[in-house]
Amino acid sequence: MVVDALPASRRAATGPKSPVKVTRNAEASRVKILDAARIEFVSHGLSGARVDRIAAQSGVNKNLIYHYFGSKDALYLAVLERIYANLRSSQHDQDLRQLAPVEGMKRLVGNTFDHFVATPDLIRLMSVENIHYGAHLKTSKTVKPLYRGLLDTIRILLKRGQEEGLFRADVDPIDLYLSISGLAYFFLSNQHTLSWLLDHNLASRQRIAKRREHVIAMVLGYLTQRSPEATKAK
Amino acid sequence: MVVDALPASRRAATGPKSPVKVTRNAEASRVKILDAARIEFVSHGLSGARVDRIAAQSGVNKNLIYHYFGSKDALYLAVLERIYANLRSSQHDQDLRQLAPVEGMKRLVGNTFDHFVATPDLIRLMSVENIHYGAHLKTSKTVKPLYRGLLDTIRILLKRGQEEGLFRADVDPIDLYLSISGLAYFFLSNQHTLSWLLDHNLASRQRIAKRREHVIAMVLGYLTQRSPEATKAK
Amino acid sequence: MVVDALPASRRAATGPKSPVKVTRNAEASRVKILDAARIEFVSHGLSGARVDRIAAQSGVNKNLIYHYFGSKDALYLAVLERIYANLRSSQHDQDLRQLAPVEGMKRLVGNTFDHFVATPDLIRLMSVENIHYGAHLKTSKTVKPLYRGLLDTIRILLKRGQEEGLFRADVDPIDLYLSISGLAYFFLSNQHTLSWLLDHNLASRQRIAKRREHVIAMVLGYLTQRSPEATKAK
Amino acid sequence: MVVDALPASRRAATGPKSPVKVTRNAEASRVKILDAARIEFVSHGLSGARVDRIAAQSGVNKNLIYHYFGSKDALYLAVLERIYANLRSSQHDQDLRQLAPVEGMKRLVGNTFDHFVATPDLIRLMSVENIHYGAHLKTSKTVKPLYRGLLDTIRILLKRGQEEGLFRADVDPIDLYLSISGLAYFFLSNQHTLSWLLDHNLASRQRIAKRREHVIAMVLGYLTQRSPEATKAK
DNA sequence: AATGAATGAGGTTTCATTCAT
DNA sequence: TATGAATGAAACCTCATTCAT
Repeated sequence: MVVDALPASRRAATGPKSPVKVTRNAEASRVKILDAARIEFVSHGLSGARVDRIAAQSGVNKNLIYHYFGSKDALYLAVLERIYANLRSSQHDQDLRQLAPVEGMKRLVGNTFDHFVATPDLIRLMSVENIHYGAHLKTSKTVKPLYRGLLDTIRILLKRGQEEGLFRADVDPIDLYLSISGLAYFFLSNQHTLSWLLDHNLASRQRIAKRREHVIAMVLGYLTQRSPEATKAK
Repeated sequence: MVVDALPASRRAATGPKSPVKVTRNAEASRVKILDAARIEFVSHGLSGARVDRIAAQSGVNKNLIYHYFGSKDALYLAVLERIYANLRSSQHDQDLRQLAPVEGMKRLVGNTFDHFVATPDLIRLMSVENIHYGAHLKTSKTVKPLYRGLLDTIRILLKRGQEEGLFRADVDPIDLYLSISGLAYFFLSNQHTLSWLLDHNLASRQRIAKRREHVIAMVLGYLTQRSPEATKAK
Repeated sequence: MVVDALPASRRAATGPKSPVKVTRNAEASRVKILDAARIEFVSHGLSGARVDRIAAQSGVNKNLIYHYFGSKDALYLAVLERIYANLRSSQHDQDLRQLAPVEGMKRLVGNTFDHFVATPDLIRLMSVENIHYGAHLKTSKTVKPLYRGLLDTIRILLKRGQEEGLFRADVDPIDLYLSISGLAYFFLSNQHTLSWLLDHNLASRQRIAKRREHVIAMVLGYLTQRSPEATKAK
Repeated sequence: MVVDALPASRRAATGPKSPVKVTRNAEASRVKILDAARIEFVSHGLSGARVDRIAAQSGVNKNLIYHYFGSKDALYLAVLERIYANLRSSQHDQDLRQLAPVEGMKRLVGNTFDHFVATPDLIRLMSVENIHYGAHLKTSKTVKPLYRGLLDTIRILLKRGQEEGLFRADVDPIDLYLSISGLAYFFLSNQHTLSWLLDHNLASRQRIAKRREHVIAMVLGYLTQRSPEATKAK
């Protein structure tokens, strides 16, 4: 295997949220395992991840991982659910619904972009999961509900913008969501190959900031266009 | 491992297993191996791929794989180089340079989208390679040169469109390229998780066609916008 | 491979295979592995040794070998270090330093001879290691220090013998050491080919005893010679 | 595997000796194979030798090796027989029989030493063969007869020296032969480990010359000793 | 709750050898 | 005589997982 190029600065402290009657220590072990597992799955994918390394990194006995999570796959799913939960919880899109449409949409695009930038693990896990045809996510019961809200916010802003004559009329909210995400996602998820292929460092702070502007401009440019006929495909 | 969800439509080509026709033809064997390897790497990623399965699928002795390619990693790189070469050779962007800017750009976006749709393996391998930080691609000597031409085509069309007053002036060609690709890529690469999360089948023919329109509309909407000030971020 | 001619008297210790008593004792497992490995490396050399056979012979799981030793080469080195340590620890040369020079030297030669005879594995491993240009031994940190003492003993006895006018004056202690060892070593290390080539069984108890006398006689004959001029080469 | 330390200057030109009706080319191929095989077996031992490398080094097709020699083991035996034949043919011991006993014996010891030094491959193959318990040599029909002559020469010189009162009476010719060989052999066969263990380079020209003197002195010192009682073991 | 010891299945790779021409 | 293509068995090593305490 060729690579092992993950930034050394990992192992964050994710706050506990243990419910009632669990030994403090047990919950701490769970969290340590999850943190190490996230790093491992993010760095090496699902098949490339090693339970041994997760045990070593988290400082717990390997058996404890099986005690708590049952299997490598189940641990992976736990990591996946956790990171998706963070995604939604930090999107704060509810607050945007009352803003002016253009401003609200700019914020929405910017927030999405920023969250992707701030959480590279999320993008990598999304890639990993799609490499596996989404098979694990589909067994999750916690993730799906989270997606309602975001689309609703998009719909609300879109509708208001259209009513006020600011946005074009033929916009599909799902396509809009996919574009908002996709414009950021590809740039980030494929930065390693793209930087090399294009001879252009896409990872620098300035380059990322520039991309942010571009994405917002593209989404808003599209939405606020007056004469859509001109841009009809073919 | 939870799943093994590769489309059933793969195995066909090589024919049944028992009366394996020994080939005695080096080039043919190489190609059979490469074909089987592509399927395997695409279906399972690099770490998840099994040389045994590649040997079985291609109908050659396992050792022949090592004889021709040296290692699993080197075989993976060969597959990667091959699919990138196909990408560029089918982009036909040279032909677009002489079209009218709007028309040429529409075609460019459409072609890119179509090639991604027609070659799902390409997108998956790109994801796989980025999961590995692009480490293998960076060792390739054949892939990088392919990328010159495409960007040049974008630059040419962009410049002409700007000179004719059709396109906005502040467009970075690299950002434009990333957007053209990203709008298609995310929709396709993440279709498995997205279809499920959004309760919306993104894999159907019609849905894909609709996405194609949207992507073209978005890129052209952005390019042809008259008053960019209105869409400046924040 | 033509032959597999290892003395049948090896297998005994570990007992029968079927009802393998799982050990649950790390140190005991290590030792069982080392014992089996020694037999294997001694019988087949480094390249010819098989990890599978070592696992079977020692009654442990193959993986445990890698868990404890890391690789076949590292296991080989561990075996090598162990047998060299035994060599020195059993040479008891410190005790000889206070004997009369002739008597001490006779004992030293005899002891060396006896240890070689008692530990045929040592000679075979020395040969194996030299076939590999001593590459493994040179990575050892434990073996080299063992060699100090023996040479010192030789130097001490030699000096006393020379001062007392018993030994000739022109003796290089390193050459003397090499001769003491070489006279026994060749006879033992090459006994298989020599017995056959000379039509003369060199492996019998009596023959070995006779050789022992000869070696002592040769070393002492050389040391105690009065007129070395007569024997100057050419 | 750790090492690959063979001197680069190999591939000697061994003169052809083809009998009658064989294509020149065929015999040349045989010789090229044997030369490459010798280097390979000498460098890596029997188990460590690779047929592929022999084919590559000799520049012939791998299959030809099997065509001519049948198997790796048979090829090894051919190499072994060839080098043993060289040993005896170059010993020229017949000429020594008529010399004065002391002088003849000095020459015999020196010749043996020189031949070992000049043919390191011989020593290594002897070691290799003994690692394998001499199993291959024992199947040879050509080697054994070669050994008659040398022992006869030793017997003749020894007897004459004893009759003239120059040599001690209790010398076993086989032990004498073993000592003459062993004093040189160990020094050379184990030079890699010994040089390192003793912190003393045994491979230099001067060191080898010094050893040669020592070996002659030791053999002659032993043979010419007047009062063997003093050196009786124990 | 937690651990050190151990395992079995299977992974990639190697290698002597044979096939077909 | 000579070769390029291909093979099967087995080599070393890895890895998720379980045992026994």
